[in-house]
Amino acid sequence: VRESRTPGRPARLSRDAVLEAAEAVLRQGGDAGSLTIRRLASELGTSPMSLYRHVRDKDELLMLLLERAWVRVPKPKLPRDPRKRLVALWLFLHEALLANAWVLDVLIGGKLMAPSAVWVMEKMLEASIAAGMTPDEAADGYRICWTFTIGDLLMRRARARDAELAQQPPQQLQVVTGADPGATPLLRQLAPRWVEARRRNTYLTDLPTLIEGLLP
Amino acid sequence: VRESRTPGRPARLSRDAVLEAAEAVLRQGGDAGSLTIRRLASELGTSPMSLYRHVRDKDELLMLLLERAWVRVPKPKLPRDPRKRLVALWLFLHEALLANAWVLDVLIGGKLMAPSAVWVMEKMLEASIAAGMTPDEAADGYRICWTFTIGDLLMRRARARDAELAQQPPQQLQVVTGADPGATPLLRQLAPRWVEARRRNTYLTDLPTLIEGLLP
DNA sequence: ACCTGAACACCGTTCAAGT
DNA sequence: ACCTGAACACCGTTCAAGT
Repeated sequence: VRESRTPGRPARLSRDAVLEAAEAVLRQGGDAGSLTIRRLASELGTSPMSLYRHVRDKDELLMLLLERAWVRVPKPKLPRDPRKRLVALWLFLHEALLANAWVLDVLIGGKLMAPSAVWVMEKMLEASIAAGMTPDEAADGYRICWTFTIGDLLMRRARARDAELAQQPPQQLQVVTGADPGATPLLRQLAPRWVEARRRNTYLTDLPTLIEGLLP
Repeated sequence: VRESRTPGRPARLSRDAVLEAAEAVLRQGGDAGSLTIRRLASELGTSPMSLYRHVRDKDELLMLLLERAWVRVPKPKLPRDPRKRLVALWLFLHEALLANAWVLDVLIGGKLMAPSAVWVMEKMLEASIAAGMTPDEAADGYRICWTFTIGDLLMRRARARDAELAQQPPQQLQVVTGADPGATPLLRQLAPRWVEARRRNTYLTDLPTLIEGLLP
């Protein structure tokens, strides 16, 4: 898929044009499922196959989009205190991923990260060590937080879907509150807290709790 | 989708037969993507549409399968010490989910849990409180661990796919090791640990670390 | 060199008809 | 009552052909 520019026919499409159109689709569509090769082609007024001249396949398209989305995210101002800095970095990353919800689908599909995301990793490791962790602890801590963050995004979307297509109380809560009360007193006692947690961005409190526990 | 049994034609199919065939497909297929209505029908020697008499749609099919899979998992022997018990419960749950890899797809799709999974929740909350947490802390801790567990399963599968279709060093590592060494010294320093972590079941060490940090 | 149409091998699901 | 075939509205992608 080389971009050769030699006589023949003037190129109507370009890789950039394809990517921009894809971004437009994603902006209105929401999740990555709404971006299909065929939809994109029709948006561009061409045949599906013309896209394959500018992009190897759908996987590559998504990877390129991930990269572009990430580059556009403005880097945040960071606090001096290393503990606060570490928390701030994770909240920043979480918010960036949340703003581009479709990214989760790319991550799920096996593309684990964008090349330009390395600086956040580096800064997180640096802050962890400055806060008193050994390098190995920092590496483990990073993995734990990243895993937690991905999990949070996943649960969040699952909940959003659940709420979307069902007016009735969501399935998860039905299970919790519908359980045999004698057998599960704690579940029953904590049901209100579960309900409340669904309305809140729990990441904002959970991530600090998590990090507090990991730091010495 | 009521199972009425009145004269007419003898039923060749039953809900149970459908579910059993689906389980057979999943046992050999791996992830939930391999279970399609059409595939299942051909395995049963019928038309795709005949399944819809026994199951509302594919979502309901997956939910029923999730329930059945969970019921079959044998309950583990649990240690007396509450801290150890809490860890054991999570390792148990993680392993059960790992053994039925396709379950992740159901969870991703928005079905957040099976009704019969409540007893594990209850036991976890109980162990958390016995280990010194307040009920509210126990609820938050449960959420954090569950989110982490889901994230772990997701990352695990993403890595498996990455390794499967590419002999070359996986994309994630390429990114980490290929980064500008001057800009990211810590990343570079910790690269070996990343490589090593990919070969290990990191959940076995990460989850205890996580819980240790959450407990008072 | 660049674009296209037809086709392949799939999906889940609806609808009207067959036995 | 139970099952089916044809059809609808989709996918990503290959292949041979058109300009």
